[in-house]
Amino acid sequence: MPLVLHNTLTRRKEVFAPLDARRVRMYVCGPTVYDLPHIGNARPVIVFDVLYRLLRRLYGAAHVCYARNITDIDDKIIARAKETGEPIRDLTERTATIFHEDVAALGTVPPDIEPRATDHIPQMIRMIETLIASRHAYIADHHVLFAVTSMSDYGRLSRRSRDEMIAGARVEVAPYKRDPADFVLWKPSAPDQPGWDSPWGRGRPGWHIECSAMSEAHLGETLDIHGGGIDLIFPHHENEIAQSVCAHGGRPFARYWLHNEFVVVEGEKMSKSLGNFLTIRDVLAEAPGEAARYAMLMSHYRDPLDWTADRLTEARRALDRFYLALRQAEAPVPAAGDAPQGVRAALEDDLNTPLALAALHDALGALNKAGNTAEKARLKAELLAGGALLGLLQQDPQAWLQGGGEASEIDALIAERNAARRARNFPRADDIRTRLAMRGIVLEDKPDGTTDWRRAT
RNA sequence: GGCCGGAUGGCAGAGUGGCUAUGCAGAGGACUGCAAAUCCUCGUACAGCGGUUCGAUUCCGCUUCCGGCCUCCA
Repeated sequence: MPLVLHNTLTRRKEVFAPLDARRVRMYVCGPTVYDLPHIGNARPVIVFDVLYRLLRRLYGAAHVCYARNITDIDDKIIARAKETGEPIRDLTERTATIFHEDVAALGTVPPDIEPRATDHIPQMIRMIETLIASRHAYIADHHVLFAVTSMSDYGRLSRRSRDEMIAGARVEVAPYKRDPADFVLWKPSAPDQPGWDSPWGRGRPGWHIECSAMSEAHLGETLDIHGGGIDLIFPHHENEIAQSVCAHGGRPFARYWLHNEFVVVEGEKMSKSLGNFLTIRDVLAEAPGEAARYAMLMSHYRDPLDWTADRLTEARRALDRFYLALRQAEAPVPAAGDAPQGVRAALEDDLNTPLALAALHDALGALNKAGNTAEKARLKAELLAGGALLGLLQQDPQAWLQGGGEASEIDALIAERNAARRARNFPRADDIRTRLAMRGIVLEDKPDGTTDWRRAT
């Protein structure tokens, strides 16, 4: 089965064929580091992590190059630093570190490259110079602006005509723009703002140019896949296309555009004013990162997702079941199994993760029903390989089921209870079990007389 | 106002022009000292109204409702 992906450019599923199967190139818009990453930020990180895992499986890990940028110069960053008094560099470094910790907890593989905007100012300046030279950009009032009318099919990705953009605009148009739809490539910096010397004076880049320059620097002129949240289609991705295509003599920028839908929380859009702004840290305080990841994968990436407490609990329960089966199947694991066919087929059909999870449940049922140890070993390996493709089930089952801590005390109580059971003192045995249950510990007596335990969910 | 999405059983969530996933919750059974876990069985759902069709939840149109973008935003 070929890999099929939904391309925003055509609004259709298309068979994916990379330009060069020995170097599959994917670029995803990463965070602007000025605040704690929220659950909405987690969605593209997880979704494109699954795609990255799948591409590596299909083309070989050495033949996929995934870049996810960090925007560490931006007006929001400047504003935040000014507000709190924290130096900009401290703010961006601190926030980037938190981002890395959070997404690692969500079980994501780090991208091959994580370019930072401030490390690519010369490339941005060069690209802007090229655009000016080819008359796609102009200088006005110390700004450099992209001339939207210089590009005939501007608006193709978002399917918006220039007239529509202007008609819908709710912000005042800066007087120095030749056309209301023109956007900034470079803007001047006040003395108290960060800035770099450029042919147009001391200033800083506009947001859109960063991604164009960084993707060119690391992945070349034409990408296979460009991903991001659906809200970035316009204007960010539209403008990236304009910059890159015009700077590259009309050659295409990205061949497949993938966009994930939004996350709402308990049925409402996240916003600071509503007080339902849910950070990844908030979620990690409630449940393990793997549960959050599972909860995210329960919906298809192109469908809106309602993040609720129930969803997180359901994800946890589902993982309990998987890890229970994995703990029970102590059979030795063969070196490497292949993911269940159903899991692969689902993912290859435009990353249908809910269907892939259903296929993983099928594999779970098969493992639970398996008779002999050889079959158990094979099915366990298959289940683990399927989990690996989704970034799930990779931890030690005991670690998942028992969490950290106090095992020795629980073991002592279990030993006491089993002694009571052997003596057929069931009231005493049940009393111990009840006391453990009140502490959130669930016991499971095995046929051989020993007892396993886990945390209740 | 313009442009996009979406509406599936108690909940979550796939999918399909006729054979109606999967998980959770619920009911019954097997197993167990009793449980837990596991296994077996059970629910016949696709917003409404038209149309196309031998047949539509699936295709088309309209209506209603929900959400997003058009401004920083994943």
